[in-house]
Amino acid sequence: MYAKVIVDVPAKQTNRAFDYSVPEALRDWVAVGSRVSVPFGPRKLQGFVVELDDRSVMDPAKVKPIAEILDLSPPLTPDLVQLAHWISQTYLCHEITALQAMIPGALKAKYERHVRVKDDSMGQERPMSGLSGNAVGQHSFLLPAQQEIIRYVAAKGSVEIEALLQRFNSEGKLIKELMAEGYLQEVQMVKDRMTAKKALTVFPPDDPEQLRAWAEQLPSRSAKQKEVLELLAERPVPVKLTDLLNELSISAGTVKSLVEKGWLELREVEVLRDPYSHRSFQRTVPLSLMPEQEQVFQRISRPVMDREHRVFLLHGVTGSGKTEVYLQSIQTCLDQGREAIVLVPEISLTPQMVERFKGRFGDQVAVMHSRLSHGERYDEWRKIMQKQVRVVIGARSAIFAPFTQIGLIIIDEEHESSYKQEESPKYHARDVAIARASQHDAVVVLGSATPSLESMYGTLPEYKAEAAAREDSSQARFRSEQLDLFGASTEAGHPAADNNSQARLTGRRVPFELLTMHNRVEGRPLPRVHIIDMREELRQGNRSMFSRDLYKAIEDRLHKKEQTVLLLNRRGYSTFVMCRTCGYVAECPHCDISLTYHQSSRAIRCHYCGYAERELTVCPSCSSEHIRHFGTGTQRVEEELTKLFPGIRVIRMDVDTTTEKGSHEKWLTLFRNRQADLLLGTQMVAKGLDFPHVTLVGAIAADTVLNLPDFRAAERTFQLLTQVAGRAGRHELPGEVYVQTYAPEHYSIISASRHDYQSFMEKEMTLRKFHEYPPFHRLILITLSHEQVPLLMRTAELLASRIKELAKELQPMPVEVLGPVASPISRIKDRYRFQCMIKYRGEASISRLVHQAVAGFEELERQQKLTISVDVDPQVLM
DNA sequence: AGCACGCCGACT
DNA sequence: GTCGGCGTGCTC
Repeated sequence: MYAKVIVDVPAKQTNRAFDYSVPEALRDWVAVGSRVSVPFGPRKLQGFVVELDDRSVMDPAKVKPIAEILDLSPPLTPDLVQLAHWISQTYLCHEITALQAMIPGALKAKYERHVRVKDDSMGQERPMSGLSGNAVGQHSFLLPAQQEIIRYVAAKGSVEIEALLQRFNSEGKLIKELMAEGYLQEVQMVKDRMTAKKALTVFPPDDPEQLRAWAEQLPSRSAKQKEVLELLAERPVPVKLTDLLNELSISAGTVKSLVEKGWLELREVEVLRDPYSHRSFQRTVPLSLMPEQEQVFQRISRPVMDREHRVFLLHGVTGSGKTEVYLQSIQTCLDQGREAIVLVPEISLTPQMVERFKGRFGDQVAVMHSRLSHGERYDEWRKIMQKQVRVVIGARSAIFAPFTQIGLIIIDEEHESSYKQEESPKYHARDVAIARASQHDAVVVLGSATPSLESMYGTLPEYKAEAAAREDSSQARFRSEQLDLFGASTEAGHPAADNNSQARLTGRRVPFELLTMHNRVEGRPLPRVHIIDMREELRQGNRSMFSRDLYKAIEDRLHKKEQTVLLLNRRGYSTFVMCRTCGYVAECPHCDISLTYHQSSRAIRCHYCGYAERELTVCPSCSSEHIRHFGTGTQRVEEELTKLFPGIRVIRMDVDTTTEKGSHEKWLTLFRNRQADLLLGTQMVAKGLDFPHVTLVGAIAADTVLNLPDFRAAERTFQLLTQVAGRAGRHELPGEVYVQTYAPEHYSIISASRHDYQSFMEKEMTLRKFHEYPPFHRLILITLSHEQVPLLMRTAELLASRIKELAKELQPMPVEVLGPVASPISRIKDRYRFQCMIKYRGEASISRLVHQAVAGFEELERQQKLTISVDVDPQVLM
């Protein structure tokens, strides 16, 4: 038997499967998805089995055996292995990178290089194995220091090379000699970073009657020991030592003496850490649904029951009760004996959200988010592996939960940009979810109050027509796209092993079905939104950051003891620092960006690289003292608030106040308990929060996002305002929203103020189409960065022309290569940045072409420390 | 990624 | 004449 293995080296030349033989002893263990240790050149590497085969497809003389299997059961399912291949093709990354992203960090291989004394079975000349003083004595040609090293290593069995060099740090050369001459031998080990947590566990004997007999034997002064025996006789199951001690309030000594008598056994047993074990969750029952919810629920649950792959876009206004629909749909899925994945943006993975799911499904739920420790995350993942849970709620990467029977995947707040991973593999969880669902014939629900244009596009007749027209050719073409990107392998990918699994990724997309919920639960009205023209305020002589109306509103809430949420999408104190005499602006010496003043630390700092220096009192350029802080950040608003409203209790939430673990939660709890009057923050306060006493929401500068050089600026502004407006008046008290802006006539702001998604979407669609932007056209952004501009420019030009050249062969397909030009932020951390934009219409093979072009530069990247990053814009893939 | 093999400059 | 620079290629 032979296995195809992807090895743990993310490089162009190793981005293919290597063949290994499966030793007899491992035959029952090695499966598609197994993590193995394999010899690779002179060393050992971790790898993933992606295919099993009865005959070798390559030169049998070269094939080596798999050295070791690293897990008891494969950490990846066959469908995940196939999905990894799809991801590597779609998002242009090495296959190992995609595979690696699917398992918890705890299982990432750690390579340890150890040395040990060579046990030379035939080498009588060097009988070092049973190292006696005598044996060392025979080698009088070894220096005393060398003999000492050998003795040290022999005593320890094996020593990590780094540790040995540290211990004998002046003798590095001698160690090398010993290794070269074969006295010491290097051994490679592939190890996990994490081991399962163990707990001492007490094991009673098989026969509980025996315990009673022993209990009788005990003298009366051993009452505690007797208690233990009686308890175990009553309940003859293994019990954690700590639990036992707590339960009977006894000390470990009591148990120890029983163990010493040989009556009980104490062993270490793996346990799972449960980050939520200390919390009890109030069980909830399904609520009765509103007619609209009921209708949507029916639409979703029917295909779940019929095991049909469908994608629904659920557009539900804030407060329309989407979560209850999710919960009941999941129940339907579980009733089918299948599993469900729920993705939520990291930021809204708050205890409230977890509570709702735990409350409904109890310990059937695993939770995955970045605030968990390495070990906790590993344990949650193992719960899935061991089939202890059937629902996963988590951020982006939870889409890779190793379930085998997925029936439903829900993506809440589907428009959130955090579903796109910034590092390689730069996947978008929405697209991966649809791909994974198609493997399982599962249903996808994309939920949002402000669906992304991409997802909306999927519901349009235009998309359906395009998809239908493409159907035949795309099927055929996709199959050919499964070929190895680099042309290195002649075999067609690895069609993921077992052909009887339903897994088959065609890459073809079904049209999305739009579901709408217009009404809020219990018919609460949406809050009234006032747009405030800040230019008018200025004309009226108000130069403060608060309009008169917003000021009055805040004052009013303070009187009424109601709460306020203020949004400002900018942290720090001011945006930039300028000398009014000469116009000097403080800039980061490492990045092409101005420095932001931070009041608390009296420093100016760079939000890109963290560079900081002391605040300016004198202009470094002209020595003038007329330094002024321009623009407004959260810190400044906080300062202003305490000045204007003496005694006001403000909570400020931004990256600066929430880096500490658990601080996010802490602030929100404080606010919920009404220990503050006003919550001020960046976009993190806009999402998913639900506080009954908030009746006022203010956006201090609604157009900060609008002015960014991004074709999605209007969409993001609309989303942000809609989200933040949804924070007000969610309960009995009616809400009110103030939006301050310098662009009051902008359609994104007007539509948001009218809660009118439809008209915003239509307008934006028209504009996107006209300007040839997504979702009508697709974009791939290639960013190159390097310390030196000339090399950077040369390479960028070369890459652009290479892409053009390759694109020519695809004529008459319209592919535009824009650039190269300097990136909007032309330097970050001392590295200059250039970019190239590829624009084209629905043709998935372009990404492959770009990858091909980029792959040609990998050598250069390695040698010159040049980086090329490729971002496939989130898109509706067909 | 590592590591070996291989072809051209300053040195015992 | 050699030691050593890192350019090119391979790893089942």
